[in-house]
Amino acid sequence: MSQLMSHLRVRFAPSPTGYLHVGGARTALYNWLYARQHGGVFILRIEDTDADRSKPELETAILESLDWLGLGWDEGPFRQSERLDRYREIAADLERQGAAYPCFCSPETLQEKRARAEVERRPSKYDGACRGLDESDWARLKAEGRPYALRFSVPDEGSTAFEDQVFGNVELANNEIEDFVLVRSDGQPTYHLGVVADDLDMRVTDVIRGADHISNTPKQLLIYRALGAQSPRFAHLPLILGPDKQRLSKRHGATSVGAYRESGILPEALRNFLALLGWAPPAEGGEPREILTLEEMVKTFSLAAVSRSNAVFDPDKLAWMNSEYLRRLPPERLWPLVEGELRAAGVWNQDARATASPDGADRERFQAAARLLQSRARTLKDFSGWGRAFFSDDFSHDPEAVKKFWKDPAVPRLLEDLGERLAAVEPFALTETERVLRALADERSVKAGVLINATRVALTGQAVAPSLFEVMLVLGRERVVARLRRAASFLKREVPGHSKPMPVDVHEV
RNA sequence: GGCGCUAUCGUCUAGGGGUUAGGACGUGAGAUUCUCAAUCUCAAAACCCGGGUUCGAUUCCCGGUAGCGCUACCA
Repeated sequence: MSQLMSHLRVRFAPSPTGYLHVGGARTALYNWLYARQHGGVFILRIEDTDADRSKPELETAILESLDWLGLGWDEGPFRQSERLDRYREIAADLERQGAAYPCFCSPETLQEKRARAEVERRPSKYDGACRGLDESDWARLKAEGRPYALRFSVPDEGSTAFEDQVFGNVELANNEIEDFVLVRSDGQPTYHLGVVADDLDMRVTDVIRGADHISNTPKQLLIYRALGAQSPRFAHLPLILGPDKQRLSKRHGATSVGAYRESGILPEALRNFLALLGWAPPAEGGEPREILTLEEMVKTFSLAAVSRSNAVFDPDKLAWMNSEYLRRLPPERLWPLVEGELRAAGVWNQDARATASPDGADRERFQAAARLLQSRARTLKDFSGWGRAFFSDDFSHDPEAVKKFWKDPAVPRLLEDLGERLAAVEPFALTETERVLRALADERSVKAGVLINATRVALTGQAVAPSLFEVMLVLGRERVVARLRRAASFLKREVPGHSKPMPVDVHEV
């Protein structure tokens, strides 16, 4: 049994005509899970037979995205562009045995016929003009040097069926299939020839790919049959749709894995989210669980449990899942990620050598700040966004926050006095700072909340931040006092009556 | 147009001939509080329509409708 299972071979075969999008990523993930589950081999193949649209840098980007997602491959990457001779060999075989024939129709002619069929509301299937020619015509036209494509000769009768691991039995009448092209007139193989040849040569046992290929499968089956070869098993995956239920595309915003990476999504979160798009783990008694480790996915994944209907990509749920993963991140993983984000966003100098990572007390403060923000961050971006003031003195004050929490005329004086008292409090710790603040509020007969909120704005520039005394601890006495003083002096000078709080950047004062 | 596939809350899904049709995201309300997030409690929210089979269909079958896919010398 396990002997047999270890022969399982799957592949992911992206085309380097675009970045790795979330649909492709999910296909790769399912292939990967299936391979791991069965102790099989995961092959990576680059389908670059469309020379015009394929770009080497896109191939690199795809590899990077897979790597980032943690979906390593066991063999490859193989490139179809490096196997052209092999495809021609197989094509020649097919032609020799009469399963394929040369077609001399010009693209223009074909286009016209198709257009006419459309107008007359007939199926626009290739009419088989060149199939009707006889051997001598083919030879003569070839000798004349007329360019030709090689077409597969699809049987007129019967039907082609297969048992899809996800969709079940799928059947298509052969007369619905046109004589499709195997080799273009420039000698390049088409997708159909390429996949079959590769899956055969690479001894692929299970083809797991997008459902957009389901209608193509009979064509490929016909090629296998003509070659006298056994076809692999097929499993088609429902498509991923945008919120408008249209196939996900650029106009839906971010669709590439790279874009999510850049927007601060964790690979494990995207992976988990994608796994659940079209698949749910078995209920196994208790409450269904959604946060799954890779091991759990490998253990419980099954093609039979994959949904047959398309799924809408919900960015909100991805964001939620990301926050779950962010929260669970162990500190040693969190810190470098945050550091990377701060550099990428320019909060810290981009050049790592120019500004070395903070050390000593600063290092500790950085680590504490990152952990403090960890539980309320939704993406890595939040650390450089609303969390900016925790990592840099160069931050601005949110006008809304200022308006809301600095409007009380007592604020400037309160902030100033608080600054002075905090400068002297010993030790500078949670209970002591809180005691000092509450005592001050008491003396001046203001609610502690008023002072707390005003102070939060002074220290972080935001109306929304973690618990104030935690914030103080993380920033350290020096910064806290400095920021309070600056805020107080700014307020007293610039907005005496507080009639119109201005958006301010305290550092420019 | 032809052919194929699909159809459970707004979204992802579980379930399955008899269930109060379950969970998650999101949404609303409340609790907590120092703002927000988190957390906790509660709430609203679904079996596309029509036939059949059956004692009984959301579940099985057929039809319709809708959506998606394919219909290229793209993949």
